[in-house]
Amino acid sequence: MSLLHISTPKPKDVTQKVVDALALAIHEHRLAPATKLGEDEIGEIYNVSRTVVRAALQSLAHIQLVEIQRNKGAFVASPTPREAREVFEARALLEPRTARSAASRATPSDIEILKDHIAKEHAALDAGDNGRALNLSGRFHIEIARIADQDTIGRFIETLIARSSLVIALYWRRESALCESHAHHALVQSIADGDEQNAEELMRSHLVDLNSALDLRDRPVQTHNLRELLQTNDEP
Amino acid sequence: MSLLHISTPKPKDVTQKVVDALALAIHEHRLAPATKLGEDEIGEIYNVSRTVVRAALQSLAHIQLVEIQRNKGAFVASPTPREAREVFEARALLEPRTARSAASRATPSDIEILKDHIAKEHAALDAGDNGRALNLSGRFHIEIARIADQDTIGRFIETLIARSSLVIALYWRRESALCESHAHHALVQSIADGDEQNAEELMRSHLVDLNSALDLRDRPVQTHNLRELLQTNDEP
DNA sequence: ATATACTTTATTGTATACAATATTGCTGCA
DNA sequence: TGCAGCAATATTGTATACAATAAAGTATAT
Repeated sequence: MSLLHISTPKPKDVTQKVVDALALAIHEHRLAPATKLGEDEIGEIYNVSRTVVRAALQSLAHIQLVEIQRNKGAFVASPTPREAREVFEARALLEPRTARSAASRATPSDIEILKDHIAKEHAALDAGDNGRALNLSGRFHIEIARIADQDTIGRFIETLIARSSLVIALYWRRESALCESHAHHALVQSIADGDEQNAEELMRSHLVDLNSALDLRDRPVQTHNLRELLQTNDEP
Repeated sequence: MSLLHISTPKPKDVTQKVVDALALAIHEHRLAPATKLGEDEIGEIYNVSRTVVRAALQSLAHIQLVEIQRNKGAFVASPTPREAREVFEARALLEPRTARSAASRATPSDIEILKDHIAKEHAALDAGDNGRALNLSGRFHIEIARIADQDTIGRFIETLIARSSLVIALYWRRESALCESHAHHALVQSIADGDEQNAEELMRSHLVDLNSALDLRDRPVQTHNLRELLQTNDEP
């Protein structure tokens, strides 16, 4: 038996591919909140059966990127203002600590990766590809969690950042256009310096900034939700 | 059309029933870590098709109560000492804040519910039903998150408590037999008093106590994992 | 003309059938 | 006896078929 197999040609996990594709589309705001995700439709797009589409949708539902209504189907999630607030509250609770931990553990190669992220984010912004920039910005935060080497909390942060993308799609305030590459740069610097206190504080204020760029006042609900909202929603 | 239908006889969600049944069995330590969960087997037990069993298992995999290995099947999760430590670190990060919030919001009926939980827990302990007692103890914590009215963080806590059950199954130190109803009682008191500071502090120390009752030294891995551990696990 | 009941269509929920992979047992040979 | 390779079996991954439910459309009666 050869122990020296260099690469596996096909580790194919079809479901995961569909999950990734859909998640990316949502993150990049190509799929708007409340968009219906029909099983047959998606199956045709990716040439897979409904079985795997359903598995993918359930996966996305678990991280609350989509909402599944029984006998109705799956829709891109549409966080309420309350949910939006909760998402950022949770981030404010988890991420500063994570940034601190990252500052205490980051290796030079980690710093490279972070700087690389920022560079790509800049490039995307310059190219006018806001969707990609937003996605990269989120992945920057996930990368910090990875560096912090806390898998459990890292997973939570991943889901929060995923949902943040939806929150931004719904509640981002036009006026506050300027993005966050500035804050990210300073954050990387403090992590590179191993300045735990500063990293934690910068992350905290960064999240406050992000939060204050949202307008969480109520807004009209999406079309297909109207029906549910207009009839009493008691579940006996 | 009658608007006065009193009750829906069958809102049946079969998958969720299987999820709940399996989760309960794991929580109550009837299913030990690393137990193989064959799809046909479970399907026969609950008289459902593999389709719904698979959905249920994937659901449980998402909250890391089971681990799914491709082409191998699903197994009750078996947290490593590292994962165990992370679970309690995350709880220490989230739950004190949640207890504080609960103290600021709890209504008299909330307090009743908490006291009820403690009573049931006591009863289960007296009856020698440790599994049920453990489950109730976990639900006590979940109840506090519910009172805190933070759904997002509450979900995180739910998954952490679920995994805690596995951690306890694997790493609980026999010597430290005395359980936690004492701590829970004091906690309820501070929440009832609206003493936020005290609630937060009691929760913190309660979690420290729990953590110190674990023995997180390495232990031999379960049989069916041996194969994976003895061969290099690189995934190209 | 509108509303209501019924019919038709589309979509999801579940079960089953088939394909791919892993595991197990056997046979033969050293 | 012990190991290698092949055959048989079992289990999971995926696709399809059927059932149940919801949505949409149509006709009829008031």
